[in-house]
Amino acid sequence: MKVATWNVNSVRARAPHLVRWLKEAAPDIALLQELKCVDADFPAMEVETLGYNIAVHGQKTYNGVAILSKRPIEDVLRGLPGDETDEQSRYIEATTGGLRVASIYLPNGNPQPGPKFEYKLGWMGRLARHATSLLAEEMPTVLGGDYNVCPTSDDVWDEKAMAGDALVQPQSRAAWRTILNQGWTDALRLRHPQARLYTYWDYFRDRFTHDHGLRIDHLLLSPQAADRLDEAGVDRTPRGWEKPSDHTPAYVVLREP
DNA sequence: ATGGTCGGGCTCCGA
Repeated sequence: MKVATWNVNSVRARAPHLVRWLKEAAPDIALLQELKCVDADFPAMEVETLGYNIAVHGQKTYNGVAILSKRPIEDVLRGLPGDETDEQSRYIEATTGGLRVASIYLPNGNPQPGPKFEYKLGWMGRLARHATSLLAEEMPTVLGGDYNVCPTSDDVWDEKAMAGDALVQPQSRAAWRTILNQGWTDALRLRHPQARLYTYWDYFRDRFTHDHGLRIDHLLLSPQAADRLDEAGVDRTPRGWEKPSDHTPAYVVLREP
C-alpha cells in the first residue's frame, strides 16, 4: 500500500503533471494540497479515468486539499476540528484501504511575528489535539501533507538564509515536536536518518538546480501504521518537469497487515 | 544579495 503526499500548487495548472505522476508512481492513496480551486473545478474526470476515487475540500484561489484512492473512500471529515470560525480549507480526513488518512496543508505563517504566525501556531495546537484523538482510535493512520515546518537544521539547505522564516522558528519546531512526541513516526526521517531529504525548492534563484531545498512535506504514522512501514522516500522527478510545482511528492509503502 | 518566480485573478496577494 503506497501512500503519497504532494503539494501541487494549483491542481488545474498541474493537471497534466498529476495524471503523468499517478500513472508513473501509481500510489494507492494520494494526498494533495494547495488545489487553489473549488470542488467543482477539480479535474475529476482525468483522475477517475485512472481508477481513483476522490474526496475534495476545495476553496477559491487559496488552499484546498484532496484525498485520491484506488479503494472506496468513507467517513470523510472536511476541515480541522476545534474552530468553527475557520474558513480555510486546509484539512481533509477519511478512511480508505483499511487506513485513516489525512491531507494537511498547514499554514505558512509568514511574515513572523504577526497574525499569520499566530494563526499557524493556533492551527498546530488544534492539529495536536485532534491527533491525540486519532491515536486513541488505534487505527493505522497516516497524516500526510505540507506541514510548512522544517523540523531540524538538517531539513534546511541554509539555516542562516532562512533564519527569519516562520518555517524554522523555535515555536514552529516545538509545536511539531509536541505532535511527534505523542507517538507519531516521521517516516521519511526514520528511513533516511542522514540524508538531505528535501521536498520543496523555491522557484527563484535556481534553487532546485543547486539543491537548495527544504524538507517541509511529511508523513506521520500512528504506531499501528509504523508497524507496517516498509520504505519511505521522496520522488524528485516531477520537480524537474516543465512548469513544475515547487514541491515534489513524498511517499511511504506500508506492508499488508 | 530584502531580490528573485510562480498561480490566481484581476492590478496585487500569497507563497
